[in-house]
Amino acid sequence: MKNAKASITIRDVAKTAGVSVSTVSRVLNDKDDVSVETYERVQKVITELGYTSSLAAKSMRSRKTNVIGLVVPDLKQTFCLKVIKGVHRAIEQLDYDLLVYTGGNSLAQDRPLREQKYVSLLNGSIADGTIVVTPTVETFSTDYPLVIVDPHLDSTEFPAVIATNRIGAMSAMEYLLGLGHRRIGFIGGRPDLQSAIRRLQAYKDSLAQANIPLDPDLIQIGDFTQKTGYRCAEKILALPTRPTAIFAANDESAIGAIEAINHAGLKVPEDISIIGFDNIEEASFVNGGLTTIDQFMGDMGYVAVEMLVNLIQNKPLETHLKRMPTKLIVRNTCRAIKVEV
Amino acid sequence: MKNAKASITIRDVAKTAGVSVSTVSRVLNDKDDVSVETYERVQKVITELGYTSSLAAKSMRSRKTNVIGLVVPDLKQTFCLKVIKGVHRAIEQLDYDLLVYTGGNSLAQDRPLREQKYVSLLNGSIADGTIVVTPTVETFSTDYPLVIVDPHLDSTEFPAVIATNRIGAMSAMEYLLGLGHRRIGFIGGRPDLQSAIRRLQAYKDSLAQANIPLDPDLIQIGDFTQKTGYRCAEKILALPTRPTAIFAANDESAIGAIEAINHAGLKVPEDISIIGFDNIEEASFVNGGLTTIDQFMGDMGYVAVEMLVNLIQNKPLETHLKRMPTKLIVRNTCRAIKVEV
DNA sequence: CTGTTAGCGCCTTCAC
DNA sequence: GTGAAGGCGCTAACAG
Repeated sequence: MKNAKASITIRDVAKTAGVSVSTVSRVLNDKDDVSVETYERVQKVITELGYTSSLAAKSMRSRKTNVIGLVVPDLKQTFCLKVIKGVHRAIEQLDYDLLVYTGGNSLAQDRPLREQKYVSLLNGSIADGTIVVTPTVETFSTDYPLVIVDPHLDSTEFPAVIATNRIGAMSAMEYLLGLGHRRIGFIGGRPDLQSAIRRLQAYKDSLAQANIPLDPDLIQIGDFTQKTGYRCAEKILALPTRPTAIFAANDESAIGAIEAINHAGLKVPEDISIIGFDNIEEASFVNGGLTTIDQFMGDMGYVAVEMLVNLIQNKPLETHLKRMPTKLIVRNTCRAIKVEV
Repeated sequence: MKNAKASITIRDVAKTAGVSVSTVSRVLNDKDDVSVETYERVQKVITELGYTSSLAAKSMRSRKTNVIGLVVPDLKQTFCLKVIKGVHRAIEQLDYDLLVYTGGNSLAQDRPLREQKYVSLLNGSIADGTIVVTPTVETFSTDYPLVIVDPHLDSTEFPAVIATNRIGAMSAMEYLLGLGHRRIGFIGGRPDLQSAIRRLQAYKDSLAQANIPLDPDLIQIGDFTQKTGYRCAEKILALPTRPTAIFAANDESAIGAIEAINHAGLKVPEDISIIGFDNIEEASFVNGGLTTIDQFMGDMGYVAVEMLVNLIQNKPLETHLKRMPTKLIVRNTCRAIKVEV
């Protein structure tokens, strides 16, 4: 633009070191054939000038940046944050760098476009590979490594990491059923994600297994946020015969539901039991501890990186779809009810 | 590497559309002088081929990427998260894109290096400007716009956003003093940050104003984390005469302190009053609600973006150092004590 | 309106 | 061991 002094380039380094550009490039990339003497002189100039090579230029030339891209829908959702942390942990250990793109309002109309845009922006250009978390689109057009965490319902094209949603949800229902609950509400999440669908299906199947007829009114679908959790719970509470328990497909919905229940003058777990899914941090605070299913979100991020790095290095993948374990965490939002015959 | 088909470039588009590369570039950048006919033909080819321009190449050539960089130390600290959210909100409205770099273990030895590395990596190369949150270094070598949120103690070179830490901390102390507390402990934060230093100074000054002699043993310095909050509180509790209140320089330390207090068999606020700083989300849950000072972290991020964009657009800055308001939030972790004469 | 010509900053042959 | 030349994908003059 107008920045006269601009940033200093490889050429400035070359000039002040009295060598050619290519020599500087060599020391930059730790090539073998540079005399120790020259090497040190150049290094000295580099630090003196505070030179850093331009990521843009480098990645353009050498198809290898050592950075991994991460596209997340939102920074508000704890799920994403936890995944990011896991990704981060892996990145550090594997000595890659991480660039996160977060695509604005997760509910925005143009979200699919932005997702695609950012994948193409990062992938192959500035990043060697990209991880996408809970995408709204089924597929991406990219020729570079891509791994999806909690994939879209119809997504099979790319390797993905997903929790054992079905098993986890079954164990939640089992727990509730074991406590004597028979009329159980369900608050679902984004119906475009495999995770949400599988949890819902598990809810239905558990009921069927227990010979409890399905009441469609008991199923309310939100979008995994606290707000819709609240709304869904309101609807469920307004039913002629209230359920004795609610299974929320994630903790944020569960927290919203608890709010709604309290707001209605009821108490958890005295009047209604609540179980969530995710085991986010807040879960241990809310209402004396939210009973939930841990899905080890951090590990999902970690594993996603492992897979991606394998892809980048052209190594074979163990599995195309990696399933992560889940575990019931019993706290204080569920209680047994006496079963009436 | 080996990707034979590689990604498709502007030249592929040009070739299949039967025009020159520059024409494609023109439609890409919505230049005026392209015939509607050509424009549409090229657009068609672009979508057909699924072409996306390489960020790397573009940014290299045109010193303008429309992306803003954000360098945060950590994703574990709520402070950072809140700032990010604010940044995000601003970014959306201003129609920029956001690339976040998060520098691994915030306690790592090489953190200063990584900070600098990422600033140079992003700034001027792939980002038009960068925001750095709670840096460990005083300065950065960059010729492009940079704004700091909660700057390092000695940092004055770059524009910055900071809370009215002194005023906020004074009001916390005022509140405690007003409740009759005379022996007040202090848990400090990272001594390299202006925010931490100012809160500590306010603690000392308040005491002086109230004619209460300073007891150095009552001051313990941590690093703004829950863990050190716990440790610092332990030390304070082990004192011969225990304080009746503790002012923790941020909420995470305060939460750690509460844990330590509970662990020691004492209760908050019955035995000891606690006040924090930040008003993070968890604050409203912990111990029935943590009394704290809100520093509107989200707004700090928002304002930082505004400043940065002004810088990018070469507009004058209102102030070099923007001070954000703070506000006392009274909840349930402080109580009045009877003053003995 | 559109093609041609120069590079941006860097890396990579290929000579010397 | 080191320099010169060429080109990555793209944009910005300059011609026509």
